[in-house]
Amino acid sequence: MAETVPAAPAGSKSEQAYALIKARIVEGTYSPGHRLVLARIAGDLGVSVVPIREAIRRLEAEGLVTFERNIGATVAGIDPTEYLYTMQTLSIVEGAATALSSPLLGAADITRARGVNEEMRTCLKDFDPVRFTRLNQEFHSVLFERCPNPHILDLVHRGWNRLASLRSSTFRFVPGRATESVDEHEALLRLIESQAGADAIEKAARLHRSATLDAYLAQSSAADSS
Amino acid sequence: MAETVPAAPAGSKSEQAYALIKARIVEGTYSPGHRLVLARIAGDLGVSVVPIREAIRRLEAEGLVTFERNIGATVAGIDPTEYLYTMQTLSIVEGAATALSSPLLGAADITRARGVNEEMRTCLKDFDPVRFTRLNQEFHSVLFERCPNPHILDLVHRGWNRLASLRSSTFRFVPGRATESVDEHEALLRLIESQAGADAIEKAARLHRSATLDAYLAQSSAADSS
DNA sequence: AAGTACGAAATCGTATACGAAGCGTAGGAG
DNA sequence: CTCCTACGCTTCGTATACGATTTCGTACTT
Repeated sequence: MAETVPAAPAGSKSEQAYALIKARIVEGTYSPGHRLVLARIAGDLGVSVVPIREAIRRLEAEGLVTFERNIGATVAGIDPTEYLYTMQTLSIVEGAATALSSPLLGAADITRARGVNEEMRTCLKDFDPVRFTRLNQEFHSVLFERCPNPHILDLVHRGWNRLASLRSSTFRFVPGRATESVDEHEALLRLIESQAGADAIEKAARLHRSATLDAYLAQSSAADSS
Repeated sequence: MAETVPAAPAGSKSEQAYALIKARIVEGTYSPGHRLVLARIAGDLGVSVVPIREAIRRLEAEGLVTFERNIGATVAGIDPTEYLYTMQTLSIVEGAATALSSPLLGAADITRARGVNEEMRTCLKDFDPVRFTRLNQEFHSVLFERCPNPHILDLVHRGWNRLASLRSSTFRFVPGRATESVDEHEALLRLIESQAGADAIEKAARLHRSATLDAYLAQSSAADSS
């Protein structure tokens, strides 16, 4: 036998704690604003607070949690301003990642992306924001995941993670954007298939995301003044 | 009196440790590959290892140190591949930051940047790579520091920090690039003064950095084949 | 002479313990 | 009735202690 304990997920407890807390944030178990009490989490995991503290520090540096001295950690909420900044940043790094990734995409990748996009299209009737958002992430993942620069890829992942806590929010908030989004996806695929220049692909990918942001902002300000 | 202890630099010891280690890495006291022994640092600071561990975790998440389980932390070196990735990432985020910042730059900022650039020009004779690199950072800081998106700004800072450990290396390695660099700076300033579009400024800023990277790569491969 | 196995030293990983700082509540004074 | 103060509870911050893991040196075997 390899292990005394059947399930030893990761090496160190600090590592496990990191993975667990991050997962819970991304998946929504810990929603924004949720207070992360060290002793509580330590108890849940059956470990002491020390590894938990280290995990929290890492998450803090990644921007997933905020931490105040002598106060504690809370899941980083995303107020509208934060959302704006995060989306803008993501538009830039994801645009770059997609452009760098595009020459490395094979026919199979394009087919897969197109399949996902078709699924999104069928999803438009009896609209399910959560499912739509999941598919949306999958679609874009196919396009940028082959980016050869690991730093940029990491930044893209972090951006998506930050938005993950919002889950579905954007498309729930601006459902009208979903249709346009699907169309833009197809256009983006054609651009990549035609071996368009990196500049063109980057710009298209960036604008695609900016457009979602703009739709959100328009909706938001309309709601304000209503 | 406000404080019992005259000098209480920062709030928590973990914070102090973070600041100190980061400073030592950036300033070069801890050079790449340097092993960061927890007990040693703890002794230096007169604290226990726990706050040190937290500081290291944060630095790890920022990419300034690498950490291996049961082995320890070392200052993240930058091998040529890492350098390439970091510069490419920086070209993208700094380009974006500069473009976003440019509309907010006042005449005073432009004047200051131009002054720094002139200093760089005089620095070309009896070339001092360290000083030149410092001025180079100052020049670019003026241009991107007003970027209203704190996330992007943070990414730019992190990129510069990662490169800081190399200190001077690039321009020492490719001194010929320094002259071009100064000229491109002036061109960039004119572009900003003329209220050029964000696209043009972003592209110029990005290419400016890419060109440095390319010069490095050319030099590097030439050295290999010699 | 080279390779391997054993053991000691160094270092990391985590638990426990205790002190310090915030936060809420209850009680009294104005 | 309201505001201020004092107490106690919760939670964080750090030190210390001990077990676990790796590394390196040395001696022994082939």
